[in-house]
Amino acid sequence: MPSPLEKARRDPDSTKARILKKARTIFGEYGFHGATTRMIADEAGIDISTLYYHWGEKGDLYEAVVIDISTDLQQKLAEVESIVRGRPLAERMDIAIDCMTDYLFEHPEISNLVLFRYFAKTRDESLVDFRVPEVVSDIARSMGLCKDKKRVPNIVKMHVLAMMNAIHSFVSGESFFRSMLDIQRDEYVSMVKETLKFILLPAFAGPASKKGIQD
Amino acid sequence: MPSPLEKARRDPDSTKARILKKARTIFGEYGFHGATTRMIADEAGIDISTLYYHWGEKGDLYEAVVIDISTDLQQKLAEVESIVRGRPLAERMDIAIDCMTDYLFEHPEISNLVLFRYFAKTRDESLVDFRVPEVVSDIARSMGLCKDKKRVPNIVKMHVLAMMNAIHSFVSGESFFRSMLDIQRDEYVSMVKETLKFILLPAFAGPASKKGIQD
DNA sequence: CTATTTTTCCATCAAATGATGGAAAAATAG
DNA sequence: CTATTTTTCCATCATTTGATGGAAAAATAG
Repeated sequence: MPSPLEKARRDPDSTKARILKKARTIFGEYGFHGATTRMIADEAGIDISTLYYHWGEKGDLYEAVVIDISTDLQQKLAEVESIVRGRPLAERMDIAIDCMTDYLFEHPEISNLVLFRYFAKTRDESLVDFRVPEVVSDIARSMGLCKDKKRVPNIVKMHVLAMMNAIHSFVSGESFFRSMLDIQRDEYVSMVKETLKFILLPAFAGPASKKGIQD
Repeated sequence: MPSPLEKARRDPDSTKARILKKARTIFGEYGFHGATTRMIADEAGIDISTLYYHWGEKGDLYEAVVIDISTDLQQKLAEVESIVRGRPLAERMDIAIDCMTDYLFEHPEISNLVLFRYFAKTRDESLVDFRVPEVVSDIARSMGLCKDKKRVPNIVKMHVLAMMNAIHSFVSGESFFRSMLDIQRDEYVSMVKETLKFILLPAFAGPASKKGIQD
């Protein structure tokens, strides 16, 4: 039998799916403790008990949200990989930065929730797996930073984490940073891309870098 | 008359200061909503009403914490600047990365709280200033990325934000990332430094960079 | 030592929040 | 159409959590 999450992903117009969608943004904005089930129910335009009927307790809903965004992220990464496959490294990174930045700015709750899970403790610690290790290895391989997905050296994992953190930080910090820079959203987005390339391309695809596979 | 925060900073052994110290770590770990006044009071070994006696309502304590870490951070930056002043850019960055990384790993609640303020909404929005703009401009000038502290171009601010985010992310994400890499703390710290230099030095101090002042 | 002020804690409150039972309503099956 | 299942909502509960009053204790002043 399908899990509640599978049902919701299968039928995006269902009430279940609508609750999940709102839960993503509310949990993303306020974190686990900052978000209340009432806020989510209100946003979804339903009674709070309907939320509990569909998703069980708050922690279960949160878990579903985490798995949901994790799945989306993996799908997007696979999509990007199929686009950049075969191209030279500098081009791969250039395209990947553009794609992932656009995607995450369209779904900022993904970056928010990823960062929340990295950094914030939860009073009741029920750790969802989150599949970060796989994601990191996937990126390492598709960016051609290592030969074998199975054996990614730690330093390469760190490089991938640095890239991911850089994007997530700029996406999640948008309101804070933009008010500081006093610019519009689209200008901010293109400035983020520019900055990411300024920082990342010289290190990974610049003239002094190894420009390819290492393990 | 001195504010509660000034009193606490003046007398680090006082109960007031002890509460503030615990509040830093608890707010840093759990965020504003995840932290409870009872958790902080318990950690400080005092009754909850003593906490309220010294600091007033929860939001006021949080505000004090934010200003406290912001002050510490500015002091540390000034200290680092005095160390690197006059040296060539690559050396400046190398030393600054080492110093700031060590410092923030000693006080990870600073990185945690900075990121929380960047990313997380608070149900009651009482924004503390946080002095990020000044900090960014200070760093831009002390790293020699611009001539005039007063007129820092937006793209330079973005570069500084990218650097700061990179360090804070690795510090705050320690437990998550370290369990992924399966390494000890000291190895993680040195790997963070290595990675930061790998990413940042080519962009800012590499052969292709402008190696100096721009405005 | 005595009076005053400051500090601490116990008991308690009010509001917010997670959660549920059960009736009504809507959808589905036959 | 009727019976059954699924879904929704109202009312309500128990716990957590922010917050306070007031008495006791400790520190300070005179």
